[in-house]
Amino acid sequence: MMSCRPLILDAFLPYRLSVASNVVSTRISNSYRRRFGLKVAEWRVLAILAESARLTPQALVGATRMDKISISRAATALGERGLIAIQPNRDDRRSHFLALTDEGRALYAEIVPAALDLETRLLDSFSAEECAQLAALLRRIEAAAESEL
Amino acid sequence: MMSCRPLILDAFLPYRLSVASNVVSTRISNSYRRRFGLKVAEWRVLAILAESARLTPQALVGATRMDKISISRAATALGERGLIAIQPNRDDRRSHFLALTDEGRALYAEIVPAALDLETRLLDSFSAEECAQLAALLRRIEAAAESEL
DNA sequence: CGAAATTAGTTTCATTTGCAACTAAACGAT
DNA sequence: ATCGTTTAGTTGCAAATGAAACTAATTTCG
Repeated sequence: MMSCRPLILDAFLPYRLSVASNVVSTRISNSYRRRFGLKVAEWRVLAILAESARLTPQALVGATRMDKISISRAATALGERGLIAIQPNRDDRRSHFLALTDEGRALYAEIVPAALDLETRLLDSFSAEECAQLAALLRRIEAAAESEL
Repeated sequence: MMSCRPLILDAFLPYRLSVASNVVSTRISNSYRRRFGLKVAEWRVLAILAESARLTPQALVGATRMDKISISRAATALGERGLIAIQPNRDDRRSHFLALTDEGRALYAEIVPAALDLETRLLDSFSAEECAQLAALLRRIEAAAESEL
């Protein structure tokens, strides 16, 4: 026993993935918070709502991979800042729709260039092909981690 | 304005990275906790100590990219379970050495196959080349995120 | 129909995390 | 040596997170 393959933490994929993600998301979250007063969860909800006219919290859960508690809290925060508005849902009164206000749309428009710029700087040294590769590999890892028991 | 490039959250690299990392690390952390009663931070400290006879908390910070508070707490938890022992550091009495006990070593030996197995299952559909590519791309992202302001 | 089970969303509470203050030892300059 | 500064590590407190309980509306099915 124990003379299987050695485990080098530094070369262990889950570790590498976690470290890379932490470094990136710390940087991003500082930037969003400092410049726009948003947490990452709030930014995500904003971004998804900007893509789709209006959505229920439930639909946001599906679109963002965040849990419903985080969605609820992010929506509350965005609502208090007047960035999103709540519309009643006549088909199911347990629920409601969330949609960007003009203000929310304006803030979003302000953030997009900054976000894209940040992504560009992160991927500075990457060719278009490498970017595509990375995205594809990440999606596969994600799928694998989700599917296996 | 605003007609720069559209931003699709789903294709935004920081988002993809974060989602992939969260899915993987949730799975792993459940598995470690359930099977061995360890949190990820504790597992990392255990793994690094298994690679290097003994280390100061300071050295662990360098080796794991965790901050000193997390190291301190992980070490306390491992110490209470008798998995690591504290040795005085005569050269600098503010500090001390941490080293695995026999028990710690035994637990580590038990975890390694499980960890490697998990990594293997995660990378099941990846060729050796793709694995290497992914690791390399992650390291580059990490470096880029660290270096830029 | 109407009681039981399900689903949407929020709230409460316990745990986890992260920053800032703290203690103690070492360094460095006079 | 002695005083100010820096460094190692821990702790205390406040904010963030997550699980489970809760409310309210909806569906299911006897």
